[in-house]
Amino acid sequence: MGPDAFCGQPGRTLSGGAGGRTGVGVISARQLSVWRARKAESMSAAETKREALEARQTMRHSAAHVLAQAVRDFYPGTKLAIGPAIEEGFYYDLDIPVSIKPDDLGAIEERMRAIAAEALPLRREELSRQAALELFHELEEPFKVELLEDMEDETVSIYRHGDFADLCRGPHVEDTSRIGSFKLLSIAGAYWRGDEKRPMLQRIYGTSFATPQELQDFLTMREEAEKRDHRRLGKELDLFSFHEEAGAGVVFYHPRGAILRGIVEDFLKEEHRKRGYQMVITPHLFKGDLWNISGHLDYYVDNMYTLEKEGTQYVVKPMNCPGHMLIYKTKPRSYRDMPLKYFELGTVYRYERSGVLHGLLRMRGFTQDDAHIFCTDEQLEEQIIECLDFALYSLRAFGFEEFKLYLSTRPEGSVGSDAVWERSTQALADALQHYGMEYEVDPGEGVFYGPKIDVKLKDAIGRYWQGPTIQVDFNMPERFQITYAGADNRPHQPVMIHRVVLAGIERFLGVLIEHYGGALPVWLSPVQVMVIPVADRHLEYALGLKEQLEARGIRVEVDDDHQTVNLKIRNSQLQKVPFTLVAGDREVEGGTVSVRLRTGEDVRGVSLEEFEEGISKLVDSRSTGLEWR
RNA sequence: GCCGACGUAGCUCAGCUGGUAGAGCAGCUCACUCGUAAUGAGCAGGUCAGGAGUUCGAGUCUCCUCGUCGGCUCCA
Repeated sequence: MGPDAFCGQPGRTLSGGAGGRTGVGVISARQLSVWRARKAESMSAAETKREALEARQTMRHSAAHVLAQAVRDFYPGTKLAIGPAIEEGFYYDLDIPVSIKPDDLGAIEERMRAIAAEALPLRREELSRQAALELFHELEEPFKVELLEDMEDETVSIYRHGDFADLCRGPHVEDTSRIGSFKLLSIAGAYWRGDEKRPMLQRIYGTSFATPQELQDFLTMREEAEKRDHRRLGKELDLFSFHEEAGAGVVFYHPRGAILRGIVEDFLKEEHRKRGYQMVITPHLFKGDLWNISGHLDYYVDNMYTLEKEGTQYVVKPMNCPGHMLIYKTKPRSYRDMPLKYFELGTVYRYERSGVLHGLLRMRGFTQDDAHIFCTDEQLEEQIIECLDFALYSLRAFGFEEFKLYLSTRPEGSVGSDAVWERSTQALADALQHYGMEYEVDPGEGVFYGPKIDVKLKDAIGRYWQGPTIQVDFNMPERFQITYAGADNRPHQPVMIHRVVLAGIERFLGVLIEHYGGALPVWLSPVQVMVIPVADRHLEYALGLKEQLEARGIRVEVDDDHQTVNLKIRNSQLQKVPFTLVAGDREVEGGTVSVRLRTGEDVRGVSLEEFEEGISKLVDSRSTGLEWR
């Protein structure tokens, strides 16, 4: 955690997607004093970069002050809440008498430029908390007063420039001209102190960089991210669609999307089988009682789809575990059966509040690659390690290379005894230790029935997405009273691990699409080869190529439109088909193909055998590249 | 759910202060049979998300519902 935010409230990144959030920490007074002390010392080269980052944060934080002043100049009566620097810029939360529109940002920006041009010095003042209270009371800044009331420090600091004063720890730039090349980006609502029961404020997001070039690069980067948006690509590549008539949060896979999903599912089935999992299938709808036993009803009724028939409550399954429990209980189990691993591609439905839905990344209906491992206490750690290994192996197979691991501990209001929580958390920590990867602890972020390990994966443009999760659960075996016969011929209670590998298939596909910007690796491409006959007389040859390639398991289409070669090539490229084969007189004559890659590169006069071998190798190795030769 | 914006042809979008809809691409038809990112011409295509209201008159104004987007909150 670094000095990312200064005004005493946690910041959030300007996220590149719902799953892309990274919490940005709050700096404590203690950390700040360390920071100040260190500033005085001579710095190692390694710290120079960090120092530059801090300078940027300072600049952005000052920009936030200037923003607040600009807004207040336009809308007198605006109350200040908080305005920290965040990973990608800054924001200020304001209570503005009118609601501002995106079109107003330009004018506010102009006003900020005017303030910057004045180069007003930012002056730090230290005063007693009491004096500050009086000051902000007088300034009619209720949010600042509330912040002060909750502070414990005897002395606090304020920063002034011109007639603007803000409660703030700082540090700041020397004067308002030093807030860099900035741009206001968006307006959003934000609850005061992140509490949905408190007033909704207006948050203005902006960003700022030391040079105009850096700002431009940032904006270009945002456009790039927009081009990768899986919702846009899903439409353009004809993979899936959403329908107002069907309701929000559920997806319809088109033929090409279904091929992609099928490939992912085949991968999962095969890998689970290899690792000793047994596939099971459970119904989508069953009695509510089961959810009482599992405890889910208590915690998640509001998020479950329930219905009633003949006086009985039914629930559309939001989880797969109770179903697997029932299967476990169908016969006596022995320690010799352990670990027992049930795997299901289980489609679940959870009611999510309308505002949180986001393409494939946050849905109401989705399919998990869910498994439940029943094992003995002794087997727990090795099973967790195996899960971690499986998860990372799979993500790597799909081309992800960097991960972050998190260990989430006991949350408020959870079930089970301290001893059990202690034991499960320790098992996860030990496994992580043993696996030898660094991880962070997320205090209180565990599930109600147990602690968990979360894996986040980094995509091609540096964003992190929520991926696999591994949860230890001593609680559900207890609630369902499942046992196995030990070597001592006495009943024992198994431990249960809930885990997903790619997690939600839909979400994973969304991440995959964004990671590759739609240009999927050959093995995942719904159409791997597009054959383009130059003229009608080449159609027969083209169909022959298709047949031969299909015999090798390659997915091929022939573009027989009566169109120019150029147009058909263009279409194939836009569809991001990895290989386009153009077939004309020369190819027919020599029995060859000419291969064009979606990168634009092309090679002519290749024998079909050579191409077949090349592409097969790429598929078999799950290569992310197109080096077929 | 909350704050704000938005919803016009399959797609991307235009349509000023209200006067019963327009382009490009896609589609269809015809001609062209073409060599590595758009051949040309013609045709067809919309109850302006849905509903209610104001008005002589609503794509344009008001309200409700559905959906989408940016955030907040939430995510077993």
